[in-house]
Amino acid sequence: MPTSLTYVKEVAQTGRMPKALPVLDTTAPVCCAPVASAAMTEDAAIEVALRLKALADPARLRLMSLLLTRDEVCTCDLAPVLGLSEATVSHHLGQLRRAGLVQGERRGMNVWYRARRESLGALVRVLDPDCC
Amino acid sequence: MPTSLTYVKEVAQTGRMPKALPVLDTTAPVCCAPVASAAMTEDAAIEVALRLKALADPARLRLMSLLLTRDEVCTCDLAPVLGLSEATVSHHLGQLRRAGLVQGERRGMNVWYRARRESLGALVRVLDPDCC
DNA sequence: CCGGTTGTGAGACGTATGTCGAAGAGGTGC
DNA sequence: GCACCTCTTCGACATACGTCTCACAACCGG
Repeated sequence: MPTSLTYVKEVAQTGRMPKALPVLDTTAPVCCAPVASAAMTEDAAIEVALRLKALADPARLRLMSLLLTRDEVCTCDLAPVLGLSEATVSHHLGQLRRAGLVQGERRGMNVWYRARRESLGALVRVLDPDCC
Repeated sequence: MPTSLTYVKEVAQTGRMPKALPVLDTTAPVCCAPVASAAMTEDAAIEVALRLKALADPARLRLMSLLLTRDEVCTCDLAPVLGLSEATVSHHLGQLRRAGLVQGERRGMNVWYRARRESLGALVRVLDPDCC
């Protein structure tokens, strides 16, 4: 995952965090040692933080919850439930999609989203203090 | 947890999220139904999101990881490891402390921090898609 | 009491985030 | 082709966040 390295380098050079979300592929389930197993490296931390940021918002948590309980949901149904504009919901779904936590598929005029349980599961396993 | 309700009300009235972190006690381990068990309510989502936000930062993940692996660490040792100023590390530890994920105890001139595994465990259980 | 050390708080600064309305892209059906 | 519907992208705006420096609080050793 080369982009991660350039990000780390940028941090080292400027001494600051640049943009919050470095542009790197986070669609695959996170894969690194559990947080409690050993001191985390900088880029492992970034890998996990990117996915956590995607989840750390009430609207997105509710979206994930809806998708997890309902198997497949059309975007148009979500905005009313959350009380947000369609644009905002689309924005949140995009965040979740880029984090690999959901996937959407266009069928006709609608886009159907479903949760990627394995991605959420991988994230949870990394964070579990009792795992490994 | 009364503050949570006022927050929800404010959201309902203004139609917007106010400050990202409503002032409410998050030091106790999160306690709500698993995200996959049923559609999450607004304030359950806020409860979880507050704790996730506290975790969703590379520096804080590394701090948690260090504390989880080393049982007890003095603040002064952390800044060099993370390559951040002491003030910044203190800021991050404060975030984690307010989220109930760590606890600090002053002994002499130093403050010793330790991870609260049960809080992280509770958070992980809520998020686990395979739980319940 | 006073200098020295460690940790937190306050203020400032640049950037990211969440939200919306409006415009565009993708698709249907006539 | 054209009107229409659904979803995403764009631009703008207010606010939150991460970082620093500097100042203060807590504590020790004389």
